[in-house]
Amino acid sequence: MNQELCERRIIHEDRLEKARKLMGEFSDIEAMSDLFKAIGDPGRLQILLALDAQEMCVCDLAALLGVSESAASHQIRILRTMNLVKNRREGQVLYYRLVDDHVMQLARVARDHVAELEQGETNG
Amino acid sequence: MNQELCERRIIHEDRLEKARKLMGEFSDIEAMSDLFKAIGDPGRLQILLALDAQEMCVCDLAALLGVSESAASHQIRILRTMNLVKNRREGQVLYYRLVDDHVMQLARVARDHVAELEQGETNG
DNA sequence: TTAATATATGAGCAGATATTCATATAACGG
DNA sequence: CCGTTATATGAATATCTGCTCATATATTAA
Repeated sequence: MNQELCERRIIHEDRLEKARKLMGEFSDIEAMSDLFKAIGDPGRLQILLALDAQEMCVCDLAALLGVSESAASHQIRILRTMNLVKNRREGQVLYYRLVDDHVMQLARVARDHVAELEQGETNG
Repeated sequence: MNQELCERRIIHEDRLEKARKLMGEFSDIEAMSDLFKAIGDPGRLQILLALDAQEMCVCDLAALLGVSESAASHQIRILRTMNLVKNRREGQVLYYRLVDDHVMQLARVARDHVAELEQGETNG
């Protein structure tokens, strides 16, 4: 399973060490990539962007995405697990909202990146 | 297949409209979620973080991740497709580096989010 | 209590994704 | 030219993910 890999011909041992040291600064890479993975779905991203404006219930979000309420609920569960959204109960209705501003910070950077790429393709 | 969805009992029509309008501000949600999906893999994220410090070749990156060079190359191709990395050839070696600072901006926000969660779990 | 509403969740299936393996390309040395 | 090195890539397989469907839970109403 673990074949000989590339260790027989590492070209830049010094760069490897430097990279490994820098990994220390971002210690929990698994958690970080899990966060990105959670946002890395158009439906879930749309949910998050919608919740930035106002709190919404599962049914509203399902209608917004054009999917079943069960599907929406499953997606929301992932966002809840990743601590991106929390809810407030009012009678039978659960209102969801963003936990903090981090998601929107990420969204704005992503929007800028995408926008720059599209501009580059148009001009270049 | 497309069941009646939730349209028969939308609770907050006004919120739906408001959310739909806000979607306009983030027009290319597909492209944005594709970007997050690309970063949403521990191997690819590690590659990107490593490349922030210095340019590296495929072999170095494969050694860093502990995977085959073919696997690393496939991962890098995704990053290249998403315009996150570019390369420079020096003889037979291709040196990869980040296209811009957007990825690191995203990484820092993600790191903060994860750190706050872990602190909350420790204290709370 | 029973019924209805709003949401959550587990199982199972379909589609997406990552890795391996084999092969292709590109640059260099002889 | 041929052989070697570094990387890319297509196909096949194994794993993961998202959806649907059925069912469970929680709240309210009667």
